[in-house]
Amino acid sequence: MTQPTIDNTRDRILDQAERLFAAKGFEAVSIREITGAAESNLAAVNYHFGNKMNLYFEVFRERWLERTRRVRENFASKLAAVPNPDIRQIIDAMAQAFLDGPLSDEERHYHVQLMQRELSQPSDVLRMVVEEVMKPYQQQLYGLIRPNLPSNINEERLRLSILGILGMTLYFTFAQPAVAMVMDREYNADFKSALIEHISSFALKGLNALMEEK
Amino acid sequence: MTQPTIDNTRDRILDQAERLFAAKGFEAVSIREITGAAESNLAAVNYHFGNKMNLYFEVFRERWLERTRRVRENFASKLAAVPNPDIRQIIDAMAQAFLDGPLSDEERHYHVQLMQRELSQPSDVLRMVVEEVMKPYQQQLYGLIRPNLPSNINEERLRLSILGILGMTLYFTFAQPAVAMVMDREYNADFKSALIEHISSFALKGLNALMEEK
DNA sequence: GTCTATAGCAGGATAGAC
DNA sequence: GTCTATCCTGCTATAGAC
Repeated sequence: MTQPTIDNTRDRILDQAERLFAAKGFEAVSIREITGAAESNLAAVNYHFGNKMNLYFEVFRERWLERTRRVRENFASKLAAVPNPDIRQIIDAMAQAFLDGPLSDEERHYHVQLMQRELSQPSDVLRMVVEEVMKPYQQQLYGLIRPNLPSNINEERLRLSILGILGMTLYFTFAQPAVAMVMDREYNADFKSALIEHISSFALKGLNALMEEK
Repeated sequence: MTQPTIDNTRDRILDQAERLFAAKGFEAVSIREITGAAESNLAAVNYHFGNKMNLYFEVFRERWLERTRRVRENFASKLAAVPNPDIRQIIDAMAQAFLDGPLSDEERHYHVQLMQRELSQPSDVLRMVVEEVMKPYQQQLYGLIRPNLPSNINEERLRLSILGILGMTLYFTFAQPAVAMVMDREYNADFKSALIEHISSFALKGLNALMEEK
């Protein structure tokens, strides 16, 4: 009894499309290149996804979003182990979930490259990214950190701080080649843990600053 | 007596090429689009720059680099007014030179978009950006900040801090559309000064952290 | 669901008149 | 230095056989 075979072609196309879109951007990648890398036929993209733009969209819907879910679950489970997490524990959990969590280095790289490309250009995909990921995540972090700070802090400054920390983390990931050149260091496991350590202690101090100002 | 006319066509092409490359990326822009916007002939790009790739390169050489020079001069002149600048003064001067210095909002936007596109992809242009701008600038900041810190700090952490501050600043600029959406605020002059204030105080605290850890 | 073949078009680049 | 005309390649997308 033959099971209906899982649609491998579609998956392979999504895999390769993600990799190539991340590396080169939407316009710089051709359907030929994707189907070539996926070892499928040229017409397969149009058969499975309708057109190139929709393939791009599906990369975000089916791969990118799913990945953020895994990161956030990892973050949640790290926090679940601590009853009333303080700021350091929250930041640590966040930095670790992202930089040393469920994603492979390769996945993280694709993930951030894709995000970075979208962030700078408003489109329907960006709207989805902002509404379904950035806003809820920022909201969650805000809710976690807020109780650890005095009641009279500047709320907007806290929200900016959260965004800035995410931005710095993003930057260190997408600008990897440049960072490695400037630091004159290989971007290996050692360097990565130095980064996590750095981001989390830098961010902690930055957040603490909110306590001192009025 | 007719002066040899300044080569306006070439300049107009550079202007438009920068604007379009920044907005859409290299591959997404056609020569036709550039020459159309520059109100010149289709063949002008090839006449003046040889080919499309070289036009892109010249945008960096003739426009982008020149702009970083202006920002750094602004930074230097701000610092020249202070004999022995402390960390806060250095960071303030840096944030202001970049976010509120010689560049118009439009110029800054192009500038950062172009840089961001390059940072994530190693190419000859990236090498130029790193060698001629990022390394020297990081070096200069290091030299300025270092004397304000105790002798036993972690040098690499200081260098990472400098990079991270630049990264955060970059992020707030290139991710402008997303940041505005998440913060639910218009990206106007008010917001920009809140950003400068934020980045500079956040960074100051982060740097001070270096003093406390061994 | 996979393939070939091809329509139809947009792109970079160049030749050559002016 | 500017223009028109054109070459040629490579692209997306689809029709239709299998």
